[in-house]
Amino acid sequence: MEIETRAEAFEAALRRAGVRITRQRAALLRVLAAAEDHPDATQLHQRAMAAGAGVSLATVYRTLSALEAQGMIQKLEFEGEPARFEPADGHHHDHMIDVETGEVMEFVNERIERLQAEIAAEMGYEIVRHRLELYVRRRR
Amino acid sequence: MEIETRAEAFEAALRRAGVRITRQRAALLRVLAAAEDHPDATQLHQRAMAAGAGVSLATVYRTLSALEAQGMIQKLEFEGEPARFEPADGHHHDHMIDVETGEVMEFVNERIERLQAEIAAEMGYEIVRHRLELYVRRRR
DNA sequence: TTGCATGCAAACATTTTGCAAGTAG
DNA sequence: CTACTTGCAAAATGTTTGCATGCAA
Repeated sequence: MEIETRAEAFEAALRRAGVRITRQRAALLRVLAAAEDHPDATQLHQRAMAAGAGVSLATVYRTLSALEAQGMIQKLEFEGEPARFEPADGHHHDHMIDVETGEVMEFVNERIERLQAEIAAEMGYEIVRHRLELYVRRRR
Repeated sequence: MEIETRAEAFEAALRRAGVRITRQRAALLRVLAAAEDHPDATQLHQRAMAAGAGVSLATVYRTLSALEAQGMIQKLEFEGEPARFEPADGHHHDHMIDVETGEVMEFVNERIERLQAEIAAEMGYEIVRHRLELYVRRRR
């Protein structure tokens, strides 16, 4: 049993799901797996191209949809920008966006999660998914 | 001192801000003030037209931008739909969306607000604005 | 070999904008 | 009067799709 890169894990998961691994998809998986930030479709396309993989933007979008459907990546839709994507690392988290620098940070808060569930429950609902974004500014 | 309708309050506020009250804007203010739901630009346009006011969709968008800039309305961007708008009633609230019916409900939770501020503060930030949406399903 | 995947360009949906004509103040 | 608004149509943006061709399994 060897160390598996995140890109390889992605591939294996896709194969298991019966999705074909094409040259383009493999390239995108590598780019996605390497992403430390939260790139949008155009950036992913550029990175794949820069890495020498010929991929069309249409395929980038189609691949992102497929990966999202498999639950392997998460689509983020922040205010006033194209959708961004991040590899789903399993544990849920929310986002904080520095409105001055555009930097995106992640955070988890169990109490907020619980409160949300309580609020929904009080009104007779259960949460399917939720979205919490804090648009912030560094304190002087 | 008389009872002032919400549309009239809107007009007065706009006038104070030095914004001209055109026939089109007055019509949109009335439509917005009367909205119990959370209509999008097209719906507002249709309602204004139905009310006999000739307004172009471009003007609807321009007016909505102006009203948002004045802080008189709030733009809501839920997942997978055009932006919706609601009159700003002064007190902040978040939204719960029934994924089955599309119904939008409002809620306020002081503890969640406080927790958000704490999280930001812990990381050295202060909150500029935030967005919290619960996508929910009715419990059987 | 065969059906899923791709590239391209065109279509799409929403929103924004340039410009000439209209109008509120 | 005159600067701000409008309507229209065109453009911009981000994303999706139809179709002929390509390729993974």
